[in-house]
Amino acid sequence: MTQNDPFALADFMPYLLNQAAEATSLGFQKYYKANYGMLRTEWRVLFHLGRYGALTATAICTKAQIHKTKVSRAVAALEARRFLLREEMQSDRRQDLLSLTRKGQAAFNDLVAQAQRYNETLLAPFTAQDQDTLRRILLKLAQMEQGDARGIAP
Amino acid sequence: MTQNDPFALADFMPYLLNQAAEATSLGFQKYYKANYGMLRTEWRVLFHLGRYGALTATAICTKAQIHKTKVSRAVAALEARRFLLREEMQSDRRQDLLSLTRKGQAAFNDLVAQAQRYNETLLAPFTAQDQDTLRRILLKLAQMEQGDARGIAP
DNA sequence: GGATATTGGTTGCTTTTGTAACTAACAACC
DNA sequence: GGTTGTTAGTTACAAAAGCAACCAATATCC
Repeated sequence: MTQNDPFALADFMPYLLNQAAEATSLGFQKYYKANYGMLRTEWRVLFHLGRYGALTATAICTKAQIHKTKVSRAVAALEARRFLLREEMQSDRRQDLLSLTRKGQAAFNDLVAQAQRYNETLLAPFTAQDQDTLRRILLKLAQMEQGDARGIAP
Repeated sequence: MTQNDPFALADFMPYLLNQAAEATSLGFQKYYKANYGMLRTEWRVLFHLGRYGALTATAICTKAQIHKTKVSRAVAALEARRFLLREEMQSDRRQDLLSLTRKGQAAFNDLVAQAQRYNETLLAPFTAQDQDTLRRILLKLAQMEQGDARGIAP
């Protein structure tokens, strides 16, 4: 922000980041919503299972930084629609091991391919160096000390 | 993303942007929530009135890129708590001209000062050049063609 | 000037999220 | 081996967002 300009929302990072996040999320969101009836959390859970193999709900919470109630609901929804399978662990019967069904795998493959394509079009207007700068800064901002939110915000 | 790496969510801009947006929003959100009991939309509406003077609801929608139902509710909430005043326009009785009360002005002043301070601490870790790059890219991403969302998404 | 369309804004209903309390299984301690 | 504390995950309830229908004032068209 320039020194004597009045403060504009476009100078305020939380606002700018939100606007950019919303604008860029829309295109892809439409895709998984229209084609698989998924919500964002469901897509993320599916993604983690596809990318990292079978996981427990808690493992997804940690990896994906999503609160357990959101994961719980996303898992229930994905299970109901046969995208994933739940298997009680014999070592600890509180935990369920979650893994994708064939249908889930297929959805994952398609969605990841789509996500990659979409990502490329998003980044295409910028130089490789700009892209690196962007990624580096965003990662740092994302990992910021989260105030007094212990753990992950719901 | 490097050529042969499997696709990770950290490479996916919508995800990264959302994470950064959420992380950076938290700190400030706690402030206006704790001190003024405001929601994000309310803070944004207040901001626009403080920054640009009296406006109609539609003007706020346009400037702030917020859907009219959200603005309508935010205005009602801010009015109920005497942060703003509503005055029917004689030129077009459908429209109300909204302006901050003294209390609203005071809140605006405090919140803007706070926002500026907060913003500075967020950006402090990065060089001026990085900050410029970031702002430039975010603005461009935020103004992206919004798919088939005509107007502003609710 | 009366029918029709448009615009500004609100309201009702549904879906999604936030928050807290809760259950069940396991762990630790005595 | 029973009490106490944790942990995994679910559920119930409240707050908020999304969406569509709606009302009232104005503009348009004949």
